Amino acid sequence: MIQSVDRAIRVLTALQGARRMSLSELAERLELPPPTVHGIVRTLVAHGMVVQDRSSSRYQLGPAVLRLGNVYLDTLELRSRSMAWAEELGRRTGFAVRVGVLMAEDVVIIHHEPRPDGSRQMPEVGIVIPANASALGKAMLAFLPDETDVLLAGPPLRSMTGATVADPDEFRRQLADVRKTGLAFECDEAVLGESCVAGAVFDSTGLAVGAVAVVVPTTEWPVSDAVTEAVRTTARTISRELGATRWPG
Amino acid sequence: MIQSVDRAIRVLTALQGARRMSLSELAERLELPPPTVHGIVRTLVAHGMVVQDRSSSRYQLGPAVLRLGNVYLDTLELRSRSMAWAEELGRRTGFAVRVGVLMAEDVVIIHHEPRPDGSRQMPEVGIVIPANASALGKAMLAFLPDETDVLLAGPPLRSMTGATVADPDEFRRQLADVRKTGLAFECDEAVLGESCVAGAVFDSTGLAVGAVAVVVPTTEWPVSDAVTEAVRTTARTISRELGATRWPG
DNA sequence: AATTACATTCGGCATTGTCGAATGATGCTC
DNA sequence: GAGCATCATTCGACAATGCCGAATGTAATT
Repeated sequence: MIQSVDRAIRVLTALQGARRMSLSELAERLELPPPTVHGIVRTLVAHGMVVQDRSSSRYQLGPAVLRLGNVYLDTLELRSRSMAWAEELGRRTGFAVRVGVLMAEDVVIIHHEPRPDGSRQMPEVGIVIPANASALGKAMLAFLPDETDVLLAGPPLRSMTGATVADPDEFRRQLADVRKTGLAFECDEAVLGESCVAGAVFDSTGLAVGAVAVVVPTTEWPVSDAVTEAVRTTARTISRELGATRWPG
Repeated sequence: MIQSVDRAIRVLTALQGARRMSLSELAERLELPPPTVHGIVRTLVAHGMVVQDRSSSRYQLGPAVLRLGNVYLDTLELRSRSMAWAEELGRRTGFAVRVGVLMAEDVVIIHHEPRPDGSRQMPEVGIVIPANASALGKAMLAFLPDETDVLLAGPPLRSMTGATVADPDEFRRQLADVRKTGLAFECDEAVLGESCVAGAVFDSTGLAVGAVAVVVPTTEWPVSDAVTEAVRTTARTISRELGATRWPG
C-alpha cells in the first residue's frame, strides 16, 4: 500500500464525509501535519479532484470526481444490462427499482428507476446504504464466495433504525434463507417507512455481482407473491444476460 | 506535486479513457515500469476506486468513484440552487436544460433537466464537453478572471464538428459578445443537430461559477427572443440566489 | 495597530517508494 | 499433455522522494 496514495484517498474520503474542510481540519482528521496534507491536497487540486473555495479557502470535492463516477457507470456491464429490465420491473409492480453493487460493507446504488406514478423523485444513483441493513446488501452478502461473514467478524452490525437486524445469529439465518430462495427482504431496516425485496444477480463466474430490488412503502408491506415473483424473474433474467448458468432455487 | 499521488490520478484518468486495461497496458500508457503501476493500482483497489475483474484480471474503475461523484453533487450549492429554476426553464421553453461547471478546458454537466415532452432521455450528469465547443463553456470562459485565453494560448481549439469555431480571433470576438450580453450560443459545434443558448451564473465574489443552457434541436434554430430571455432571466435569478450583486448587460 | 489563526513555502533528513530481477500464474501451441 | 510465452505479482537494495519542523506570508478579529 503506497503511503501517499493511501493518504490522498483518505483526504477524498474525509471530504466525502464533511463536505467542506479547512486544511487544518483535514490535518487533524487524518492525524498528519498540515504541510503534509497540503502537499497531497495541492496535487488533488491540480487534477480537479478537489477545489478550493477562494473566499473561505476551504477545500471540497471537485468536478473531476463526477466525471470519474459517470465513466464508472458507463463501464459497468451490469448497469447496461439491467436498465431495460429494471424499467419493466417498475412498470409491472408500480414500485421504484434499485440496482446496486457491493463495496466493502456497503451497497452503492448504480441504477434507480423512479416509481412509475410520475411523482418527482430524487435520483438515488451513487448513494450508499449499509449492506447489513438493506435487502440489496443481504442478497449479495449471502453469496460471497469466501464464506464471508466479514461483517459479523468485525464490529457489531451498524444499526440504522430500530428494525435493523442486530443479532449476528439472526443475521446468519436470514442469509441462509437468501441462499435457498435467492431473494432477500428488508422492512424498515435502513429507512423507516421503506421496505424492499431484492434478488441477487450473478455473472458467468457464478459470483453475485449485484442485486436488484423493488422499493415498497411499508404501508403496502408485505407485498403480493406476484411482486416477489417479478423480482425473482428480473434477477434471474439479468443474470442470464450476464452469462450466469445457474440461479438459486 | 506529489509524484505518487499524481501517478495514481493518471491511472484513474487512463481507466477513464479506456474503460478496462491490463496492468501492462496501463504501464505502457503511463510510461512506467509495471511493478510501479502495480503498487499504485493495489492501493486504489484497496479503497474500491478501482476493481480488478477476476476472470480477465484487467482493471477498471470501482464503485468508490461513483460515491465520490454523488457527494460532490450534494456539496455543490450551484446545483441545489439551480434545480428548481432549471425545471421552470424547461417547462417554459419546452427544451432540455443543462447546468455545467468549468473543469480545466472542459465543461462538466452537473444537472440535466430532460425535455418535458416525456420522451425517454439518458441522464447527462457527469458528461464532459470541450469548453470551446459549447455555449456553456463560452459563457464561463468569457468571464474568467485572469483575462484568460488559456485555451487560446495552448494547442489549437479542439474541433468536434465542422461547425466548431477554430479561429482564435473569431473565438475572442464571440467571448467579447458574451461579456456584453451574458449569453453564449452554440449551433452544431459540439454535436450535430444540437444547438444551445447559455447564460453565465455568478456567485457573491463576482466569478462565473457555472452556466445554464437550453438544448435545442438545430431544426428549431434560431430560437425565439422569448427563449433567450428566459435563459437570461434564469441565469440572473440563480446568480442572485448565490449572492451575486451584478449581472452583465 | 496588534494579535491570532491559518494557509503556504522551504529545505535537510530519513523514510518511502521505485524499479530491476525473480517468481508465480495462466493460457496457448505443437 | 509437456513446453513455451505472456502477463501479473512479489522481493529487496538503493537513492530519490516526499515528510514535516520551522519560517514566512496572508487575512480576519479585537
